[in-house]
Amino acid sequence: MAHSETVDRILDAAEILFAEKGFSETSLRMITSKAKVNLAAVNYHFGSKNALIQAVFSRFLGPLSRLMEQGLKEKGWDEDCDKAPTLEDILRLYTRSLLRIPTNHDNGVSIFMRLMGLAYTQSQGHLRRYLEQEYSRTFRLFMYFVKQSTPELSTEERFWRIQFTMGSVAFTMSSIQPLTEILEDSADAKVDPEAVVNYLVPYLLAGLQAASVNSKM
Amino acid sequence: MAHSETVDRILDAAEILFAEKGFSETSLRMITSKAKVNLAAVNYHFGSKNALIQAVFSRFLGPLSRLMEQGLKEKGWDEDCDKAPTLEDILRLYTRSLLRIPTNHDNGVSIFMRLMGLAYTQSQGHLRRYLEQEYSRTFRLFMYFVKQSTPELSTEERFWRIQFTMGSVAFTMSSIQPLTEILEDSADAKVDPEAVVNYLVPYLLAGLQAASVNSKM
DNA sequence: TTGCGCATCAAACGTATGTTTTAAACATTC
DNA sequence: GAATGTTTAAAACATACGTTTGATGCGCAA
Repeated sequence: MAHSETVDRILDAAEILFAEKGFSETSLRMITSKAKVNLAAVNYHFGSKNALIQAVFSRFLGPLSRLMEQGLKEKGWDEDCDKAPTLEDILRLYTRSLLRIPTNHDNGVSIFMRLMGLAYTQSQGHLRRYLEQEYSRTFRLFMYFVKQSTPELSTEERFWRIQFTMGSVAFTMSSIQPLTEILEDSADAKVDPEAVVNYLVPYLLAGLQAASVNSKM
Repeated sequence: MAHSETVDRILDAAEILFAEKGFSETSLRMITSKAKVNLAAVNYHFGSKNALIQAVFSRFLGPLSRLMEQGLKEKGWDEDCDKAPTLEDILRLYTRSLLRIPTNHDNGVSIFMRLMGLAYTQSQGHLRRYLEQEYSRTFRLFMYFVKQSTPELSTEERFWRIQFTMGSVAFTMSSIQPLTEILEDSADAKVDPEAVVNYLVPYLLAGLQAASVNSKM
């Protein structure tokens, strides 16, 4: 599948519709008619609908994982560096990378975040498997740093706190559009993901650093 | 739609399949064959698939909102009580109510939580509308108490923090089953929602009570 | 110009969906 | 025992889906 005008148009239309409606609720006919290409083009270029879903994610996640690893390298942070990053350092680095994903249109970032939320919640087995095997390295690095900076937590409690954290991010971002509309009480609300992230980081930080349940007694 | 054996069998099968696969991914034929009833029974008793989905939620949410409001009454907490509850009081009360929903089978609570997660993420417009109009009272009460106990937050920051909080809960609960399996690294892991909630409350509490972004400077 | 490979197109394929219909059995109540 | 409301059964409905096909057009190298 080489780079072509049609391929991009399909991906553009697909990512918007998937983010709006979900994967099962978006038909190939919706996608191709929005993209103004022939119905058969999807199966011709991608092979199947599932492969298209994966391609939509790859277009985001390739640059994103590169951004994250490059950020780590610039700071000189890795498994055995002399000056380990704080938890806030890590959260800032990862969220900032999120905000800098290159996209085609204005709402690109919130679309991507909504997609990630859907990927986790919607039980698309093939997607989950694909993401895990393709981007496990980046994720493991994050886990490693969290572990370094929260040594007082038990493995189990840390595990759950990381889940809570991912939950906040995934869920919030997946509904950032309707939520912003509720807040501003107007339909044409301009979403500013950066502002939300500024609220998000202190919240997550406090949660991750809260006194351990076990150490209480 | 009166109470009947068939109705319950349909609801039982539906809630399990919906939680497993999602709404769109579950067909009426899957449900009726699992419930061992005739295909036409769903449309006879409920009218439509969407109405069935709503009925599945009602069976949980009716008792739940009653549990919550009853808990508030027992403590004497309402809009103008003399001794206002702390944030921890509120979180404990609501999470404890969650854990006490009456269900038919062992995994009832985690099934319900998974369903709530799906309801929020999967963009089933009709469901969202139904839930908002049906259970807005209970939700507004929660919002009110959070506001009372976090007076230092701006309306906007409090709004987002509540979203983060709901995100942690919804997301974690919606994937509590696979997550527990990952943690225990065994397929027959016994899920204990109560333990997870014990980890969850301090995390949420710390996040909600974190120093405000604006007060920093 | 001829031939080849790729892209596009309309059309059809087979399957699955939610819903409706008809009929016959069953239970319960007055 | 007639009447009413439930349940089953089997079939068909119309529609939508993902996918495949075969013809057509296009650009480019031989």
